[in-house]
Amino acid sequence: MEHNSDRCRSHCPINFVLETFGDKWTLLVIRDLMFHGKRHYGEFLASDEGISTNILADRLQRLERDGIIEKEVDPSHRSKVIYRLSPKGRDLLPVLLEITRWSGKYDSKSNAPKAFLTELQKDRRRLAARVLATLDEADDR
Amino acid sequence: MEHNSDRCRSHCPINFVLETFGDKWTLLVIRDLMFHGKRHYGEFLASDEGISTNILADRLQRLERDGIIEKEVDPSHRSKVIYRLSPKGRDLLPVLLEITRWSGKYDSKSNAPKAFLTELQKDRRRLAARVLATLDEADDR
DNA sequence: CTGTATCCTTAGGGATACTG
DNA sequence: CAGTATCCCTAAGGATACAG
Repeated sequence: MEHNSDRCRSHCPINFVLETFGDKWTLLVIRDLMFHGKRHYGEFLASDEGISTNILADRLQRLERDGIIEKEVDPSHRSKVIYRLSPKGRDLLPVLLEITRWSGKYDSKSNAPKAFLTELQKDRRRLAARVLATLDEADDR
Repeated sequence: MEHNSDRCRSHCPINFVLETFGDKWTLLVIRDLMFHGKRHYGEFLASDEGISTNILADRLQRLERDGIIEKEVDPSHRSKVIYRLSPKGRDLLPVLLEITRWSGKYDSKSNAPKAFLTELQKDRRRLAARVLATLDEADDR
């Protein structure tokens, strides 16, 4: 799986993520997968920011193409699809955590749970481990 | 200085950074300030990705408005302007470092210096301290 | 050298109807 | 429920000329 194989403006690592996440929606899908336990199309659609269905479909396709998420048909209910983060996608966790830390510090209206921010500052590794454990657990079901 | 005071889609911390950096250009300016020692309009303009002058002017304004960069007229050469990161802007360093780590891992064509990536993995704090020291040094001049 | 101003094009995205 | 398909529109952005 080749990510961004062609047509990128440069080979700078910062630019690399911009080619994938440089829009207003993609990262929200990752957030929902990572922190909110969402797995189904309709759940993403229901997020606060109100993504529209065509945009969501497009982002899910791109993310799958770039190897960041994986798709699977729900074994119990057919006609339900499950999305989950690939290892490459899970490896974005430190990025999202640093973003959360920065926002928590400078956004006066942030709704991030205090406990989360405190632990983030105190013991980032432990927090990261717990988030990843949650994902593993969900996968086992 | 109030960042994103109105009109944000939600108060989620991930969404907060998207309101500021959710486009293809803003983060490149930060990168240039943080890692490439750029300080002048013309230097940003000359970056590999080829930002156009109206977009650059717009991004510089927004970043200043959001308290992420600061502007100053060059004391030696008048009619030269110096941009620098504010503390709030410098505090984005951990975010950029995690982005660099992730990209370095998954972008086969990344041009990030090997030494940088190795140190990033080995001793992130030391690396961060060095980058910040460079910024301080530049400020003293 | 540091921007503004203008013009123009395109891609991103909202709304909504529809399909398996 | 999980998407496609369409229509339409606006904002983002390229090119370029010009001004202080």
